[in-house]
Amino acid sequence: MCKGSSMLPEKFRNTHQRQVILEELQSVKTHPTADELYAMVRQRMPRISLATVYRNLEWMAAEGIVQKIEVGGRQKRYDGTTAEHAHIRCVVCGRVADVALHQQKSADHRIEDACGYKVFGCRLEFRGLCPACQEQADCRQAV
Amino acid sequence: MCKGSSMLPEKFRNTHQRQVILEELQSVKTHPTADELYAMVRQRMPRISLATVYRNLEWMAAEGIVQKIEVGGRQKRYDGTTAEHAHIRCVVCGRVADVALHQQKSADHRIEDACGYKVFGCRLEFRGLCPACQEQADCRQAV
DNA sequence: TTATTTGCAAAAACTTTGCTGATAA
DNA sequence: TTATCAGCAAAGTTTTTGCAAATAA
Repeated sequence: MCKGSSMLPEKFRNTHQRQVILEELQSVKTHPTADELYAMVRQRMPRISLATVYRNLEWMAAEGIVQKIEVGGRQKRYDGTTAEHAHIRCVVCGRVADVALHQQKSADHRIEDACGYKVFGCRLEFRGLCPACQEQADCRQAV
Repeated sequence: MCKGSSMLPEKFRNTHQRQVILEELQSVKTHPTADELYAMVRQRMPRISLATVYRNLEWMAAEGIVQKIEVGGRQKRYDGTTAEHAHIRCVVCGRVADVALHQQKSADHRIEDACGYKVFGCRLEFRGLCPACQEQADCRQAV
C-alpha cells in the first residue's frame, strides 16, 4: 500500500502546500504537533491555513506517507518517516527520540501466540530520562 | 510511589464520587473513555458531573491508581489496572484486549543501551485482527 | 472547623467542516 | 475544463477551570 518513498502518489494532486508540509515534516526529527508544523510551513507560505495543515497531515497519514503519533500529551504529533520504530519521551524535559525496533518480527509472533490476534504492527512509547537530564539529576521529582 | 492496591491513599479524602468512579472503572475490562465512564457512574450517582469524573481520573492516574491510555482514537481511555501490559486493538471491529508483557525488564535494558535514556516504563499498542474477525476474514480491506 | 472536593457553567484547547474561490492536470 | 484543493470562518469535540456550596476528617 505504501511505497516507502517520500514522493506523493501520482493519482492525487501534488499541490505546493502538500509538498511543503511534507518537506518540513521530513526535515526535522522532533515529531512536531500540527500547530508547530503550521508555524514552520508558514515561514515559507505565510498564507497557508491551519486547516490545510490538518487536512494534509490526515490525508498523508491515511496514505501511509507519514505517521500520526497519538501517544502521550494533549496534542497529536506527526512523524515524517514510516519505518516502524518506537519513541521515547523524557519525563523531565519532554524531548522525544526515536528507538529502532530490531526485534519486531519475533515480538509480533510472541504477541500472536499470547492473545490470538493476528498482528499487523505496533505503536510504542517509552518513558524515561534523557542523557542531559540524567546529568542534572538532583532531588527533582520526576514528572 | 504506587502501592499496587485498589484502595485510595489515606492522605486524601475518600469521597463517594471517587470511590464509585474507581469501582466502575475496575469493574470492566473495556478501557472506557471519560464519558463512557461518566455514563456508568451516573447510573449510581445521577448528580455527578463530567468534570468530577475528569478530575478524579486525572488525579488517580497521577497517583498511579489507574492508567491513562493515550493511544489511537480521538478520546483518551482509562484502564483500572496499573500492572504493566500492552493493548492490542482489532483493526476491523475496534475491540481492545490486554497483552501481558513478561519480557519488560530485558526490553527496558535493550532500549537503554540503544538510546541512552534511562527507561521508566512504556506504553504499547498493537494493531491486529482479533480471532473473531480472522474467522470472517474475506476480501474485506483492513482499516 | 476547615481545607478539600463537588457541581455547574463557562472557557479553553484542539480538530474538523462548509463554502467559495483558486488551481493542477 | 473541471474535479480537487486551499483559505477562511464557524462549529464541533474533548478537556479544563473558576467559583460558590457541600463535605470528609
